[in-house]
Amino acid sequence: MKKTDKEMMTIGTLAKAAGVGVETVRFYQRRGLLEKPSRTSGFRKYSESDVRTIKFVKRVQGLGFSLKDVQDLLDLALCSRETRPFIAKTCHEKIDQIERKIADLNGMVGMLHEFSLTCGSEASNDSECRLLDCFENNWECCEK
Amino acid sequence: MKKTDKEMMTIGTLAKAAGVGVETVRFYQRRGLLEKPSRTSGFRKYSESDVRTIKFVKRVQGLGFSLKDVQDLLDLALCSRETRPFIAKTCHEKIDQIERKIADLNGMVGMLHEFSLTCGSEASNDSECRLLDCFENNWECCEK
DNA sequence: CTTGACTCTGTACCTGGGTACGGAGTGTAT
DNA sequence: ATACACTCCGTACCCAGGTACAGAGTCAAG
Repeated sequence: MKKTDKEMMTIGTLAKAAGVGVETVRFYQRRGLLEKPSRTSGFRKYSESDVRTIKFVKRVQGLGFSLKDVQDLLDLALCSRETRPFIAKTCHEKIDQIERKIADLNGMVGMLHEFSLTCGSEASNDSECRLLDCFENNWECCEK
Repeated sequence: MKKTDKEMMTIGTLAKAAGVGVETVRFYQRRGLLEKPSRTSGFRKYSESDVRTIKFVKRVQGLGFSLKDVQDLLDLALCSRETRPFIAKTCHEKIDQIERKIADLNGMVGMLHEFSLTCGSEASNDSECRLLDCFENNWECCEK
């Protein structure tokens, strides 16, 4: 059930398609983010799905997750009857984690809005609404 | 207009209050995240506001921002009549940046939800709803 | 006025996430 | 069959963000 060779690409082609360097691909393989590719005569052979994997890694990483976190997510894809309970658990943990982050980021946006309305307007004086004097109470800034 | 000495603390006390190591405080000073403290006889003297600054740094950093980003935010606090236009600009840039991030994170949560509903249920078979086969179109997973 | 905990500066080291390099093998176009 | 681009592996290096000494000075309690 393997792909035909014409659908396979070499490491350089993969790297270009995914927008990373060749060395990064090899690095991801060492880290186990990319499974060991088949080889013809010593050269690694990749398919489209490897492009998607790398793009996924880069995107999730860009959201502030570590390669370890990304690996957890990739492992979720190994879905089978036995691993399901574990997967469901991991999945919900990740969701909670992300939702906390979103809430925090929303708080930050709110604070920045407040800040730009007060400090950013001529109505304010210099000592008013300092970013730091108010962030602790869940970003509730400038005491409304 | 300085704080009285009794309100000041030494570097170890500050570190403990902020939940970081002493070396980290000195590191933040080198990086300019913490302004140079006053000294009595060679020892750094800190106030409560330094505790807040460090907690702020740690919190924002925990949301996936670099120390450079944090510094940008801290610089916003230097609000004065001349810097206001620049500050407003930076502020709105940061807001945009964060809102894009939030949107992306929301997409991810959606995908994970979908994923746990399909793969996580008995109704699915093993090849269905692979995390990677669908994230590209703005996390629109499992083609509904 | 000594002892023990704390601080000083400077430099060296660590982890995560890559990036670059050297020297050798391969694949293909002419 | 030779040139040139590409690949192999291993190792070394890079930057960010700390963390850990070493050797000297300081403060405060007893």
